[in-house]
Amino acid sequence: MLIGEYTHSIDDKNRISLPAKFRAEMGKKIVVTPGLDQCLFVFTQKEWKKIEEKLSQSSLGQADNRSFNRFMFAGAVEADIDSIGRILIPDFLRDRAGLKSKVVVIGVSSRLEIWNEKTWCEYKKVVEKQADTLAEKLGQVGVL
Amino acid sequence: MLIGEYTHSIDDKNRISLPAKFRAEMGKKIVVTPGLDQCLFVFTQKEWKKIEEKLSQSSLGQADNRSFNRFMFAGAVEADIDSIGRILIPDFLRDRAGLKSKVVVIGVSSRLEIWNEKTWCEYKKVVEKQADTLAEKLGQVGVL
DNA sequence: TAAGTAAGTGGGAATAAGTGGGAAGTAGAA
DNA sequence: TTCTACTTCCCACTTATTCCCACTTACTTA
Repeated sequence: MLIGEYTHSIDDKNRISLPAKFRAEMGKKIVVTPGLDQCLFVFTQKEWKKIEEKLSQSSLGQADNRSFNRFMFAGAVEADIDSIGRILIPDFLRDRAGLKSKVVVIGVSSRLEIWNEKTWCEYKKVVEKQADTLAEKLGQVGVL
Repeated sequence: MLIGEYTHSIDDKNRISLPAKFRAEMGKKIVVTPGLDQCLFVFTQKEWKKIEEKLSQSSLGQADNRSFNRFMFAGAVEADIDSIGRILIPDFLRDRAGLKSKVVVIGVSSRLEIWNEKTWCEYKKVVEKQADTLAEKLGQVGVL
């Protein structure tokens, strides 16, 4: 289970250190795709296969399915993790998520997400302000 | 059943002693997440697994599910309890709950909560003033 | 009340993680 | 074929984290 939030840097060569806590679970090869809400998704090979299956099952008839499939498949990149735990982000994905200098890597259950630090902070602020919604959802999950 | 209120300190290295009374019940590993009202929740691994399951059932499609999952998963951290009963709070969680020097650890049934001492005192004052309302609610629940 | 024990706090040393830079190898173009 | 540009791999430095030990305070028991 991938959880937690880590601030790292992306260097001149587009390298990002995967937080040490995530490395064991991610394995040696991963798949990076454009994500929803201005971030990148990072999947293990295993998880990606599941998604691939689901996507290919969705009917081609509907235009929005087609475009979503193109969005996920065309943007997906397989990346190696180097000997000291870094991954290389291609230019087009870096630009898509607007990554600059400081990035945040978060664990979200079965996937990682990579955010520009500023974008993440703003996103988080908005979510945290919705205390009513949060309380309601926490109730649904059985916490309160 | 976790009950009681203990004032401890958070040191320069973000360590908090878990009150001795709670240690047996919490086990060796715990999960800390952001809570409501400027506090942190602390769950046993068992409790967290329940939450995890419910969270991972929701689909990626809806934006509010995504944001709630990000809030919970990215905000959560698995922490070990060290050899003398302390836990380590990551910076981003310490800041979220505004923890400074003196913190209060309280038992709330199946979870713990960690508060900044001042915030807790003020919260308590407000709640105590609403004692009448509380009494009414307790009556509804069948306590009084 | 005094002594022994358990709990809480603080600090230091060893280890690991993150970042940056350089060298070697590869591919492409002139 | 040779030079250049780019990529990949490797090494080294710095910073952060973790583990361990010691001191003090509070509590318990004789």
